[in-house]
Amino acid sequence: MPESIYDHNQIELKWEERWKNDPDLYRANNPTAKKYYVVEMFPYPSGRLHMGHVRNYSIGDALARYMWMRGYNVKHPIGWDAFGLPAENAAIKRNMHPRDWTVSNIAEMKRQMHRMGFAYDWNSEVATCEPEYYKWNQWFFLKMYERGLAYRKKAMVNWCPECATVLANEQVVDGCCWRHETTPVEQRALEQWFWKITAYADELLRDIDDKLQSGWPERVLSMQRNWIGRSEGSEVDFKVESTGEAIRVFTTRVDTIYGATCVILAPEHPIAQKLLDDAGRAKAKQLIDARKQQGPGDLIKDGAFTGAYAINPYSGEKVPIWIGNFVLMDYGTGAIMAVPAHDERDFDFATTFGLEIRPVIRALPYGVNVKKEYRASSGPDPERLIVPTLETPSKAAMTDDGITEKSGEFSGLPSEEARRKMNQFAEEKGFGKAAITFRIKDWGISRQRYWGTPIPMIHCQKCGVVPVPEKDLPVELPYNVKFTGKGRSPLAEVPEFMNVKCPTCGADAQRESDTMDTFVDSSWYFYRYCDPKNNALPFDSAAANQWFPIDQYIGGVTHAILHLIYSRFFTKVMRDLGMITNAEPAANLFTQGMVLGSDGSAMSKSKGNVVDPEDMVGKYGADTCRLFVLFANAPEKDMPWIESSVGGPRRFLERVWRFVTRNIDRQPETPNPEADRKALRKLHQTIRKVTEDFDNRWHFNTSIAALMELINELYDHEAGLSRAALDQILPDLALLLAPFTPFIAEDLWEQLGRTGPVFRQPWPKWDDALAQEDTLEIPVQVNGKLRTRIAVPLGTSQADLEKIAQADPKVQPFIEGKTVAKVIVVPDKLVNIVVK
RNA sequence: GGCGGAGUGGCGGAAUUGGCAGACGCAGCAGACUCAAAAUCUGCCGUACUUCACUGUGCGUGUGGGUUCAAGUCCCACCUCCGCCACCA
Repeated sequence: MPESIYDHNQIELKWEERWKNDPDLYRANNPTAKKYYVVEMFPYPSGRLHMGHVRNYSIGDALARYMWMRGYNVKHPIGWDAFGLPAENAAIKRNMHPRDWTVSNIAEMKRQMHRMGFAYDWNSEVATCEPEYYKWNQWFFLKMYERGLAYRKKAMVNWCPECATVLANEQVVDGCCWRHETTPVEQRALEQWFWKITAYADELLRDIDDKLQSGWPERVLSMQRNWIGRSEGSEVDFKVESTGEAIRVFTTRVDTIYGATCVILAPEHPIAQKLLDDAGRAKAKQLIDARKQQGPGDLIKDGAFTGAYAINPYSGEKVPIWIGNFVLMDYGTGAIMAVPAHDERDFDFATTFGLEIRPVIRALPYGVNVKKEYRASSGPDPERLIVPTLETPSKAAMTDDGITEKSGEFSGLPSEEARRKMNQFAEEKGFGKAAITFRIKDWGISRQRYWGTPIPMIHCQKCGVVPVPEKDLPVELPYNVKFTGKGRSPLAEVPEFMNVKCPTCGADAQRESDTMDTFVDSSWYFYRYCDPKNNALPFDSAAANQWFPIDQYIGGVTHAILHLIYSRFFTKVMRDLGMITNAEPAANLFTQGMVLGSDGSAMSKSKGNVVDPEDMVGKYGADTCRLFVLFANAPEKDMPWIESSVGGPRRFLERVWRFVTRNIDRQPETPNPEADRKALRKLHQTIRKVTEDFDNRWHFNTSIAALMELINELYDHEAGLSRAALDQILPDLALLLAPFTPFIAEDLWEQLGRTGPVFRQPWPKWDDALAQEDTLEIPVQVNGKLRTRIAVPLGTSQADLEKIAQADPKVQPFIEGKTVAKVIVVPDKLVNIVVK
């Protein structure tokens, strides 16, 4: 009888067809043991799955299926964030309306998700481009506006001359447009809407350490800390000598203020503009323009003396006021004090312009019994040892903390203590205080594009900016829009949309023509999953509180400082609106690694190194494809794409298929208890291994390796297996494969005469007694070097192990004529004989 | 420059709590089957030396030190790569 062939196409298409007709297949229904899994899904701009998506979803899918089998009620929904600039650009390119393009895009994505056998709850599906969804973006906008968290101001925005359009900050890569990598982005001033994420900066930072620490990867937390960029320091007023006007500077090193030899203002600084003469203002303009063109990396220090002086409030000393191109107007106060002896940048500036370099901090040598951060050097290397000194630095600034000197009444203090005392002093005298500065800026959400949520605001000649009344939501996007791709908001060209009556006075007025950043949509989509059809509210609070926070969020690290900060911000706003009780969206975050192309960089269309999952599925099958992306390495690591390795997982599935199908009805002629015992032992060891991997660390590559070992062992003992053993092994094999390869697992399950979706079956249990090896190979070392292995029964006593090991003929030559000083015995693990 | 992560065979990687380094797979080599090939099955597969003996010894997890009976794993210093931030005061 010929062996049955593993024909993936036949199997997978059969099950795809059956699953497609069951919208409730993956619906959660047990309200007690619940888990909420969300796999981040951003399918634009290509409208097709790529290998990154496949890997991402294979991970989430394996976890959800395992949790189902463990009896949990898993909510595992899906959303479509097909909005935004990429959708609009793709649609323009295809000469389609974005909305039509997106509808076909989503349909295609769904088809591919089905084809890959991914499980999700269709009943919770959300598409952010639908008015039913984006209505609530507008609702949130109004709530933000009411609470003073939304405001409008003129600001500099990024402009790509090639695209002729505005770009979001996140779409600027190394100063260039993300779509035109050699075209530098220009700055233009435009009226923009902002959301006040800075109001939550402190809490966003605090909760990183409080609430997220254990459940989020350190990599992401560190990026968010960087991004928020909290700086503790001081604000100090230097008064302009001639006018008495205060120049407020921000510094983290107020302990060095007696070494300040000038004050430097950003060229844009209003006080600088007042102090400068015409020539000086021209110079300032030149500095500003030069900075716009040059990348910040290669900026050469430049500046000019204003001709005015300011008074150091601590020392009473008179110092010159300069402008400098390296001082930024939009960080801190736009003004600094320069301490060339103790700051690299100030040192450069001072050497360029011949300013005084005056040391006021004595460095501490390594080895002094002070906190590490006070030391001048952290290593024992004598070359690097900095001798305590107050010499004027000639090559570089001494930027470490130390002991203050020549600092009036604050001399002789460790830097930290000096900062504390000096802050206190400034506050008492009223010329300064301790201050905290954040790097994070308010979130500019205006986009001059068509394909986004219209901002629900109306501009009235008489009343100014007026919000659209809540009852008039949603403000829908008009359909009859002409696309020029020229960067003016297309909405502004549609009179039916733009012309409206003022809700306050009834006069003719104009709608806001900007739309919202699409990161608004993705900031809260996972809340809508709980209640996707709600017409009265974004979602029902009770439903959200039942599921939130998300037990497990799975996504790429690329969104660490964008989506993952925005959604944390949104969660806090919603909590303050009384909509939810959780302060953080997700208790646990898992960031899967990227799939890397042959050149080692991330797979992307522009690099031409993409692999189409459709091709892979056609050639090897969806199961093989999924197994391959999970088997390559641990899922949090980047996966190098080496297609020649696909054969391994494919061969493995063929071996599984052959083993199960040819043993379904086989009546063994020569059953052998020894074969049964060995096979069952391996089975139970494998169940244990796979279960522990799922429970503890999600290293699916080692789980799959264990399954491969199992099938290898089963082949070795196949002839001797009894019917009873086979009846235990075959179904368990199907169950163990179910999280990774749902099609083949489901089909084998059916062939074994069982019914019901395989992922609804209980996960197999292992028996420690059956998994236990009866003899152990214990390594014997002499002085830590492996000399032999001895076979002993499990649980052999320490004394016996010691005796057997020393008597071993392979060990003898190494201990002969020497004194055995000590014998280390780790029962059931190892023996180490120490000789002299 | 600051912060975070990583460095193990020809390749992807394993070693979960300090306890046999290289599981599992790819590629490669040899053999069986075959007219032949594919597929399948079996064996070998870090490195140097050694042996008639599939025997044995040494070396080996980026580098240099250290702790320990024992280190890929812990400590100190350094090198390299990746990511994020960056004239952020």
